[in-house]
Amino acid sequence: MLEKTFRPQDVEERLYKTWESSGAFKAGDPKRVEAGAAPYTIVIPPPNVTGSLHMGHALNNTLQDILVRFERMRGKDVLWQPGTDHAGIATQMVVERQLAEEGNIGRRDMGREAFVERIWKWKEESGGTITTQLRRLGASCDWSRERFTMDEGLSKAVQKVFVQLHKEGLIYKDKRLVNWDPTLGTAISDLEVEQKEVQGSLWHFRYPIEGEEGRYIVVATTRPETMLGDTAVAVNADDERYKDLIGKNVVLPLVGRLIPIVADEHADPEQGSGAVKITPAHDFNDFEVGRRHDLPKINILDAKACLNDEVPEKYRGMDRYVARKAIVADLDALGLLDKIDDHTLMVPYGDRSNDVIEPWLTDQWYVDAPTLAKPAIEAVERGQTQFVPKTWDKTYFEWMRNIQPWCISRQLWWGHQIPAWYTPDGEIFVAHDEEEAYQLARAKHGQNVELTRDEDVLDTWFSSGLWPFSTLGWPDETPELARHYKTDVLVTAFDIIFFWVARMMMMGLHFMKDVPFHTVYVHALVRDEHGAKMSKSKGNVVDPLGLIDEYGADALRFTLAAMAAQGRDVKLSTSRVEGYRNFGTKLWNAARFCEMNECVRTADFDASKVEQTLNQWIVGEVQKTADKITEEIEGYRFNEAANATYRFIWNIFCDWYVELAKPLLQGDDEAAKAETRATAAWVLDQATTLLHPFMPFLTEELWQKTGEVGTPRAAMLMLSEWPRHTGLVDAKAEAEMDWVIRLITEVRSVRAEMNVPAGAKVPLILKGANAATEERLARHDGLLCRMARLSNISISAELPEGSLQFVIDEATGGLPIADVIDLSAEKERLQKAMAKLDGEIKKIDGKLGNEKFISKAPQAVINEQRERKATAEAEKAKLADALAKLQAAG
RNA sequence: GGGCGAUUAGCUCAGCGGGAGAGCGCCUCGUUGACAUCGAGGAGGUCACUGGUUCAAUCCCAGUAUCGCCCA
Repeated sequence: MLEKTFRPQDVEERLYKTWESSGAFKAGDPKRVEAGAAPYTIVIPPPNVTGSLHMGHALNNTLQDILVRFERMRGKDVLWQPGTDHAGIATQMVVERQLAEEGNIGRRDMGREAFVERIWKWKEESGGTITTQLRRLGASCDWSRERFTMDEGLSKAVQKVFVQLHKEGLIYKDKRLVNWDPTLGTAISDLEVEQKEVQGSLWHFRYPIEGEEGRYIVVATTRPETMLGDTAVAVNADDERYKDLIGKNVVLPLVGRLIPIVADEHADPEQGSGAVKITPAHDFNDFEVGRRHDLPKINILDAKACLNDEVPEKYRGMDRYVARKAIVADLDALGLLDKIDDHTLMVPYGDRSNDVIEPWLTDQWYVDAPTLAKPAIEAVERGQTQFVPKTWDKTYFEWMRNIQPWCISRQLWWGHQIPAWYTPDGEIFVAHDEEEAYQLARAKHGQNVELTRDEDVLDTWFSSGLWPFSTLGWPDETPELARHYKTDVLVTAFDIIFFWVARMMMMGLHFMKDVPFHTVYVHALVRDEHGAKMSKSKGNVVDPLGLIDEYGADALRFTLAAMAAQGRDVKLSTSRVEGYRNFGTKLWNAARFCEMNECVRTADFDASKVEQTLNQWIVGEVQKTADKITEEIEGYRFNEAANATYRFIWNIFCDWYVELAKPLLQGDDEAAKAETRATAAWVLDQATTLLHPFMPFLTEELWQKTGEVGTPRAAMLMLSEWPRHTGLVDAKAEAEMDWVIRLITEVRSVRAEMNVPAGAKVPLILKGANAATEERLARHDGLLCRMARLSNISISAELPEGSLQFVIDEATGGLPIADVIDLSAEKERLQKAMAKLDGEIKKIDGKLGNEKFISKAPQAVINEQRERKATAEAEKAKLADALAKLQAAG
């Protein structure tokens, strides 16, 4: 006997272990492959090894798991490739913090080797958090193939890619401005910089013009300290105020350097004073101005954002903000401070350190992204890779067409160390390993040369960009690579299109000569129930594990799927999760009902051969639902698929089929009873199967429990066959059951509205029923009496006085309860119903009376409107008749 | 400043050219052996606003307002 409710806590872990240990998650099952199963492949967006499961992961992986379980049940050879990335900065920060907490020596004192060893140790102990959490969600990844971006194989891939791209001139070293994080002491990518609005000041300084005593040009700046690195002042060529100054010099205050006044479009006459100071080494715009005018670039900051030896002695070693104050004060003292305005500006912050980022001039390695982007753009233009929903291709194109050289070096220790070696003279040898580097150097110089390896490591995204093929074994030509590349679909949130999708496209096309996936499904971001982005600082983070603990993984998964409408954010509310937990319970209890009524699966059951109308109807509903769910999952419309499943199980199977089956199951017709038992068991199986991708735990548990009797199960549910049917829809049965349901609903509605006591059994009399209705009535008499709480049903030419009346198709139904009837209430009810029909008739008349409608609308639409009008009028006439009788009586 | 999107029942959201939907909440009734994590019934909406296209607009187009997000 099943328990009254499904208890996720008791079964989730056990079932997951059963699945995993049975090898059901593994790709390449020999039986499937031999049977010619097509491969189906998804690579997981590798979560951060330091990460823990948040709602975004939960949504992302639920959707992947739905696809993967669905395809596996359809017989495909599924590989869901899991793993994590090494998250250079984040991981290094975690371990450094740990060292500090333990009062240990810092990484610098520890030395590189010991520190990296320490991180590996941390990874072994704590790096599995998120993969454990993914298991709790029910993710059916092939864990036997789990990969890590720092694995030996993946590292080999990284080296090969670096060396080859370098050879091809697509990786090069350059001195450019980078986003420098002074706290972390490394360059970071544009995408890791967050622009924040800050209230600051706009300082206006007077720069004296050379040779024109007492004449100044006023420049405005938000960053006074950078003035020590100024190498020009720019004005707009059209600005009348400054035209005569172009070509002259100013004497840079505090420094004394002569710097030119240049004409450049960057200077906006409307902004500030119209003249801007140019600091090419510390501002991205100024860098470009400097390039246009061939200005020197004077770097005045060190790696910690303190002033270096390029500035007057007084300021050397000062922190950037200390220097700012000092410089403003000094200029003020010299009478060169014109004014200070309040000013709102955008300031770049590092998303990891939350420190203000400095544009800083350094030597870094770059990937020639603009060149690699070209084929990646074309592939999407040609439709080799498609975005779903399509509109995201705009974002992709926008980014890819404006892509900048990608700075890939990071001044960290945790990551893939750049395979470049330097001679003492700074000559570079890029090689797969040290030995090869020495060979290259020897070959070039004819003798042994001392080499030192580049200290820096590569951006984490450099290795995750290779993920769709490095995880399959590349650069080795493995069978998995041949079979599973290109992969099928990448499932991701839009915020990662730039970070990751773009990079995989570029790398995949360059090294595999094919796109990494044919589809990119972009899902929404999960927000809190009011639509705010979840963030720790706002305190509105909903922990998916907490929800799993409380409601079970199935409920959470179903909620996420049901709310994952394309192109919308997911606003998660707990009441929704609770509702879907209840939904699971509902199916569970339907199974319990089946169990109690000995609805046992039979080996020879053939859904196309059932004879009871009720059973004919429900097997047709199964077919329609299975088709619908299949179609919706194929189209990545997870919410539609989830809702179709929900409606079938709750509103069709539980609300109606189970109820309507009761008389049969408890009746005396043994043949009908046997058929209904077998049908119910079959439908329950089908429902369980269709729900499995969404609620794997509850369904698998049910599958096991219901498998204890009847025909033995051939397989676990997760490896069972996905429903696919034809020929089960019977139009006659459909119409008949529709009528039964409507009749019951009508009676119930009238009873409730007119306060007929729920327990009272009343007779039903039908007037004007045609032969078909009489036939239906006869067939379902017991059923109707039970469901509508009727004492008996009869057919008559007239209804007794004082009947409650309603219309069902051609017939009028009457509940003769003259003794309890409230005449005025009944009149009111009938009048209300008539008024509603009147409204509808009027609306339809409006259309039908319109000549243009008749001449231009499709005939089918016109016919439909006519039919609707006729139906409404007929119903109204019957109600009018009822009302007249009532008035005559009362 | 550029781009994208949203505005539908009290709340959270589907729908998207011809009959306004769901879940939760609310009201009434109900423990009849699957289920109170339930059942039956019900109330509640000029589908943001203004124009336009169309025989027909919640749905398409333009504009307005409000609110998001991304990029500079």
